[in-house]
Amino acid sequence: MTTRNPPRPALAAKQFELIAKALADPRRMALLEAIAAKDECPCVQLRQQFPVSKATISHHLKELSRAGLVEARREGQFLNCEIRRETLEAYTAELLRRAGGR
Amino acid sequence: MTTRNPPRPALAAKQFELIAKALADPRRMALLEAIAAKDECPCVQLRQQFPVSKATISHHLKELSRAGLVEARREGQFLNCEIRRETLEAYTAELLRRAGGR
DNA sequence: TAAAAGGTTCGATGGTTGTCTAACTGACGT
DNA sequence: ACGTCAGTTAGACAACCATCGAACCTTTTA
Repeated sequence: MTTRNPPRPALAAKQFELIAKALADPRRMALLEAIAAKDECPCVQLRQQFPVSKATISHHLKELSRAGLVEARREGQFLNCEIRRETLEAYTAELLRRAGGR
Repeated sequence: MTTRNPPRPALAAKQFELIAKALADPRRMALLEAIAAKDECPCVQLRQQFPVSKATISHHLKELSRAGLVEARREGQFLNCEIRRETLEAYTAELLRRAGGR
């Protein structure tokens, strides 16, 4: 009973905050959109689309990962990013629950 | 054709950004939750619930208003705040459309 | 009119953060 | 082993922002 098994696990307060902050920066949001547009997005391709340094890209990807919005897997020397839609959906659900609820 | 008439008007890019930033600050999010919990929330009551100065409350309410998340009406010397759920729903819809789509 | 109370505006300040360059690590091919 | 390319890390800098106290405006009440 301590751990129920809901279809969508509730968002911890801390993660809710991380997600909100991750989504707040326009560039990071644009990166997320680019990642969402593909099933597997190689990081090197992001660098071609966005006029920012690789350090900045790396930083943003780290924040998106911390928030659970993106999963990044190293494959050889490349980094493949994939969006985690479950997290996004959990966030919107929690947002509506907190402030939209009835 | 230039202006369609969807049941929920699309969020302008600028407003989308304003909303995301408004939601990113934990205190502001908490204020929004408190406002959402009532149909009409007198500002003076927020000052009792939150340990921040009235200047800060005023600032946050302005940001929430700018984002369209809250409507504030002066009534006499009081300020009544009401949440605008349509905006919140438009935001979550746009968020899912941009990054959760299919 | 004066005082009190609710909100706003103004500076100032300290902390956060997006961005860069540079140096580093790790993987691949020759 | 070497050079190259992908990404990370560290440090620095500038811009932004949450917060405050103080001064101000407005409404109500005495």
